[in-house]
Amino acid sequence: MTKPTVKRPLTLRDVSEASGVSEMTVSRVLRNKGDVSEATRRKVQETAKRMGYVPNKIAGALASSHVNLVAVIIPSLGNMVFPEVLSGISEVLEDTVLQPVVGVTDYLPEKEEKVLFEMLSWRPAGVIIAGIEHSDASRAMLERCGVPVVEIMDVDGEPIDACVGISHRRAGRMMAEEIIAAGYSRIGFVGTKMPLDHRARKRFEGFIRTLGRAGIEIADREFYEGPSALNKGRELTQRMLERTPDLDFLYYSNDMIGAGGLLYLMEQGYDIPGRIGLAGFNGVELLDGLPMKLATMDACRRDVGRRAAEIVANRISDPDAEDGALIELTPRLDPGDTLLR
Amino acid sequence: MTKPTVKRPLTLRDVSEASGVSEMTVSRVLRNKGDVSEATRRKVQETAKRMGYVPNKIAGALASSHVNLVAVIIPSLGNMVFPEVLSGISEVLEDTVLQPVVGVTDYLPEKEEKVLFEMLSWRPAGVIIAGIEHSDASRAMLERCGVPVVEIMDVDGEPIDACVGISHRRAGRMMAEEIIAAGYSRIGFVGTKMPLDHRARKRFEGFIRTLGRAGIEIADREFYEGPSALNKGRELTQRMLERTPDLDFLYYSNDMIGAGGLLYLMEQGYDIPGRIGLAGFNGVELLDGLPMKLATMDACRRDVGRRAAEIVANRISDPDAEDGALIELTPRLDPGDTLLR
DNA sequence: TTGAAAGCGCTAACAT
DNA sequence: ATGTTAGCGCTTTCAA
Repeated sequence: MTKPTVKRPLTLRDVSEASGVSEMTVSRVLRNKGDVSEATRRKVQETAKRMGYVPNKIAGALASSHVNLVAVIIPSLGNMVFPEVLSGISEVLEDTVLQPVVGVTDYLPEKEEKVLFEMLSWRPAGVIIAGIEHSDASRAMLERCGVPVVEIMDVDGEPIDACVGISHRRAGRMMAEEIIAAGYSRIGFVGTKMPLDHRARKRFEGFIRTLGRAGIEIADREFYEGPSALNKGRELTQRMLERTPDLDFLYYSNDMIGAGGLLYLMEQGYDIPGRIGLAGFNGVELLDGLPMKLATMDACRRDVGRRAAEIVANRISDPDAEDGALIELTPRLDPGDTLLR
Repeated sequence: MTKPTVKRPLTLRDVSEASGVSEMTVSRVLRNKGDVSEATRRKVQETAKRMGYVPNKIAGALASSHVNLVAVIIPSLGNMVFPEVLSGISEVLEDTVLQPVVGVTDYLPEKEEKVLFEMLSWRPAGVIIAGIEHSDASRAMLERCGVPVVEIMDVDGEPIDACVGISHRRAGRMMAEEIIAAGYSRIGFVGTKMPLDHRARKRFEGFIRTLGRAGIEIADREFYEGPSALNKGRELTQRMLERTPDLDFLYYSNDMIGAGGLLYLMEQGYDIPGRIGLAGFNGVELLDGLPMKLATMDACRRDVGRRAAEIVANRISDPDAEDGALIELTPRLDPGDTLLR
């Protein structure tokens, strides 16, 4: 082996010496900045490539105080919805110099605080963060971080800066209206434990409030913790119907448990949507292909990601545009096959 | 509003001046390094907190040439399997000072190269990368980056450094053996287009080779691109059975399309696993709860993540341990309800 | 226990 | 078109 053991990573100086060009010019070539003669450019590029030089962005960022990273903070990756938001963000950022860096909070405010602190300490050029409720410390960090902040996926509250999402209260209300209009009246709810998930809570609130206005009270409810798997939907549905057999509608806080419930009820021979109607939330496309299409509501996830990334990108390229955008998207209700029309 | 507009982020010097303690001592307090009197420590901590100081890790990293980041490079986040690997990694790293930073390649070698280059330019303390096949440029970067590299999820090949995963060839073989032992003989395969996904390809290779040794040739096959949704599984299954009606087994390259096929075949009234057997791959727990449990094989995803993170963490804390670990985990075959025994 | 000086590897701002 | 100088905000090292 002639390959020299690389103890120390290569520096610009190494490339400079190897190519006989000043550090500054090497730097210019590697960043396509400033005027460099074609000959020099080629020589430097060839040398850098041959040596396997990887620039040190830490030094670059410190010197220029420019970082091309956008901090993206979300509660979870196991949920299917967040990866979709991320795709939206990536799609847009791919046409820019910016790069997303993801942090995960597990729905825990303390972890959000920690993750935020860590990410901000790398001085990102912007922040996209899920949700609009944050601890005081988190809010304070976001307010003073000095870069664009976009809160996403929820607009019910006081945004710090820009905000893109849907109103989950409204989503709950819309679903309730549809269910009432369809003539259901003994309605049950299955969802995640609320304190952890503000958006699910708001949907629930909008939902029961609208039912209440129509003189209907939730007939039963069931909350769970942990992952939203098909089995969980089955179990909870079974438990609820054993306890409250006359339910004629079940509203699930997401499509996965809704799908579990659907499969269970079909097996039990329930007439859907006649004897009992069902609805979920999120519009998860991967689940298209169930025996019946579950009624659901699209949370505009990819769109939310795209719009948020656009705001960040625009603000970064034009810092004067302190617009403080608030974009409320409108969820689309899809009655599928499990909600009478 | 008395809140001063923060144009410039706070520096150590600001905290130093505000607290009347030298920069150096402030630095010591904030990193819990070196001896600082209790009084000074408290004063500094209080000041820093009150001012909302967020340390600049860019400067810190440049000065110390220590970065607590571990680059984690995976093909996709939409696949369910990779988030699980990430959980395994996070679990382990949470007990250390290290933090994972995720990059996504979309199964494209060119993008892997780009992502790897970007990440290495931040000088991470370690790299965890999915797969064992990389472009020459990527291999070169990994070889000379000077930090621990763990390739994960596949052991069939030549690892650069450490490696944790299963043998997908063996997984394909095991499934074939099980299917043959169960007496199936007209076997079809449904999977992603191979050039993109080496692990699926290897499972396929191990599968057909083992069938071949038993004198069985694949009766039909169907390849697809794009996301693995239930609907895709339905379509491909239907197409294949219309073309080759006498198939008595279908091997799917993942559980999601397998589930779609299962639902379709149940609807069509097929006797499963008598008339036709089915198997998927991955052991996706979220799908437990289907009308029948799909036969599958667990890829030890969480475990792979944990082991990889452990290797990286150990190597970083003890750089002498140049062990070059190669850990082959054994996938567990779960016959579920869709494979005769 | 604390502080002062030097420099991490790069780039902005000026030369030339 | 190319080179020189002076930092970026921290930490290391050494001195007090």
